[in-house]
Amino acid sequence: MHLDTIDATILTHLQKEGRLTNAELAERVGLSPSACHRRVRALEESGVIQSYVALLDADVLGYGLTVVVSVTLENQRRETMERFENAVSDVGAIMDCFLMTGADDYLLRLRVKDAHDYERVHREQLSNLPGVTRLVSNIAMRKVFVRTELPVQGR
Amino acid sequence: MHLDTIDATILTHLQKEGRLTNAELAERVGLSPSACHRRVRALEESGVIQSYVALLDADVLGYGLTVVVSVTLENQRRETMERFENAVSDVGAIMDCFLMTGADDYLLRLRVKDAHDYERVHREQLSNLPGVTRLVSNIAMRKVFVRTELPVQGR
DNA sequence: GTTGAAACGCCTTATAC
DNA sequence: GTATAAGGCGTTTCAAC
Repeated sequence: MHLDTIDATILTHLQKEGRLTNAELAERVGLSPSACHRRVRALEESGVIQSYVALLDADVLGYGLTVVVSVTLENQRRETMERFENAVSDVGAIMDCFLMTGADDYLLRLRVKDAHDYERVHREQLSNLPGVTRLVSNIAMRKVFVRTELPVQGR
Repeated sequence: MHLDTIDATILTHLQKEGRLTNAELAERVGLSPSACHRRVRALEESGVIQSYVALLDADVLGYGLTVVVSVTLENQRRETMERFENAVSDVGAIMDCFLMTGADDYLLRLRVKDAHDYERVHREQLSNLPGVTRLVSNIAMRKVFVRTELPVQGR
């Protein structure tokens, strides 16, 4: 993937303001609207720009609690892992899931309303996940920050 | 925060397609364009909709490796924590940072290019963070999934 | 307080240079 | 990369429920 400085500037702006008009974006990066539009479309088609989304405030919506869960499976057979991975994506509270190196098999990050809500999710959904031997929950006391932008550098 | 079913539907759509035109959105939720527009603006002003952003593909950009780092501070004095938190937000590779309950003090999630890049970030940035006694790095072998949408329910 | 309709101005998009 | 033209959209204001 070859990005020049102008591409990087475009991405930096769109990562902060995804609804920038092409005219405004063109002015900020010092390009004509049509030239800017062509670059943006190329970035979209190459997959660098995956999608445009609205970010909601989890705290305002009442999903103020983050829980990180370490998962140990009963074994590391491919079938066990596949069954687990298929089931895990159906739990809406899980924001992300990684297959880890080290002591634990998977690491989940969940968004829930409060401790009581987490107890419910744990009981109704997590404890039913197939192939799981052990779940270790770590509750976040406070979100220091969460970033969605990636650092982009062009040349 | 009172959301009815239509608000929830609007949010669900905008979380997937943040650049939907108001006309298109209105049609999908079964409202007139002006009514829909008013609701969206209210959701923006109440802070439920935080921002609109472009999501970039970390893998395409070469940031394919996720590392989760557990941090232990030398003590839990407020001053120590504040100095750490201020410094941690300057490290661009850190995607999020939580103050945790349990054995570890902070949990960081990083995006880097590869193991070599992580070694550099660790040496140049993480090991210089103030007040840190211990850093335990856990490398993700594979991203199973990452979600940005929150579950929204109206009534 | 909420909805539907119309007019204006601006943006997006495509074509040509 | 720039310039131009056509179609579409958001915005605003109005009246009606």
